[in-house]
Amino acid sequence: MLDIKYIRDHREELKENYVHRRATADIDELLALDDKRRAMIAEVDALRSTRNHGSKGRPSDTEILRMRQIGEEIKEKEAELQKIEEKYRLLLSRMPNRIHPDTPIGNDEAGNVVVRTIGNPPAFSFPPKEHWDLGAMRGLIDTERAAKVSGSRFAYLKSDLVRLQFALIQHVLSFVTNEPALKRIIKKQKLGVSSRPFTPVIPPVMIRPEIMQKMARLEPKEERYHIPSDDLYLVGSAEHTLGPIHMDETIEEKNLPIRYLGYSTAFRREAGSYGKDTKGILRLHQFDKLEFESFTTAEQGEEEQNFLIALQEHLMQSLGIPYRVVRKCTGDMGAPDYREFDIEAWLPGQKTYRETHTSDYMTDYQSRRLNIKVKKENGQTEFAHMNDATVFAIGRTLIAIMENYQKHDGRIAIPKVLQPYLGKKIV
RNA sequence: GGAAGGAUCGCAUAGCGGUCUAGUGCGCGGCCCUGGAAAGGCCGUAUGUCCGAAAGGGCAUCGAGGGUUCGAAUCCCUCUCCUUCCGCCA
Repeated sequence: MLDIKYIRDHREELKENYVHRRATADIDELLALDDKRRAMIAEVDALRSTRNHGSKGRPSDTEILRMRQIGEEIKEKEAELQKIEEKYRLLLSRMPNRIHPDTPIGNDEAGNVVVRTIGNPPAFSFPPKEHWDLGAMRGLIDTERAAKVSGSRFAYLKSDLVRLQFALIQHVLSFVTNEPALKRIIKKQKLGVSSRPFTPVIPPVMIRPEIMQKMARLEPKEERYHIPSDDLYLVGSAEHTLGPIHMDETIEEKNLPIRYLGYSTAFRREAGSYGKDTKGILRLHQFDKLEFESFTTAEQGEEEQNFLIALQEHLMQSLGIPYRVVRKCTGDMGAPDYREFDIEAWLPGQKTYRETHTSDYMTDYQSRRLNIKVKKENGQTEFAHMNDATVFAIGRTLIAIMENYQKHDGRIAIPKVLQPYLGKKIV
């Protein structure tokens, strides 16, 4: 949610933003409603003030009669105000975040800009296979049986692929909790951020609708799994329950940044992608994911995102997977995002880059609704700035490893950093 | 799943329809006292919102939402969370 004062003061700038974002939000309507709302608040408050004074002590019978009338009037005005308030809140909550000035302008995916490409696609002396062929050949992925049991877009991951998943998790855990290693990255990239390590968290995978709403992640609802008997949603990412972890709290500035590494299963209905990526495990209803979530001051928010991206890239490089970093354009960004980058990994089987990571800097857009505040050293309070970024979408990372490290016979070499966890060089 | 109790200002507590503009203690900040400190004394110590250039003022908030009343922390209803006991259970 945006600050209404910001909207009042930046009306034209936001209008332009929303055109670029292809958002339908109507700022004029919102501000007209805001004027009406404020006038009504003044009226109601004045009436309440009269009643508060009139009802002091033991009023006379005539006073009581008069106060009763004022009470009626208050009730009417309150009802009217409530209607305005509801519409106002709905419109306000639909206003997308403002956009970082450097954001490329574009209508859709085609407007995204490749910032850098790292690593060279490996050369093969044979036609590289797609992961589903490799997975079937080596008994690592079974989507056929999963379809019988659970339907399409589910999979059994098996044997060494499972061990590879856990190796990957161990690799990440030991890295992001290792302060000297983080320090080296910060130094190398010349970043102005704290080296405080991440706290690993296994968060709940079910969430209340109102919290999901506050995270601005409930929509599109068709994308979410809902459990009607308990009115809970299954999370689509650890972000959904990590973001609200400090809801209604005020954090001392000296305790920032707060950094979490979340590990959870993510659930997605994939309602809008019928027929897309139906083979293999690229697009499943259920997959496991490691996720960064961090809370900072306003001043530190953008640099924190740079840090998270540096970590994403470091981890990709540690696996030796070729990738490119993409700056999302205005028309392709999520509504809560101020600045968004994706990482796309090279998949030799598909001979293309596919999205494996995203990094969202949301400024105070989420924290305003979640009511997460920072008490600054100078005593002032402000809303925390929040960053969220993929560490590894594990399924897609497994795909990238399988396809990039495949041998002519379908065996798969193991990236060096993972070998100690697996106890093997090839599977 | 059943039964009972609870949720008040950072923490602990008081509060049983008007004197609550929520008291007290602790904590925190300032000042006095002191050579300095402790103790003691005095003062201050929430958030949101609206009006205002500011000073300041209005309104709201005692877990959340609704209701009764001229008037609600206090009475009624619903919900959430916590505690204890019983049952079930990885």
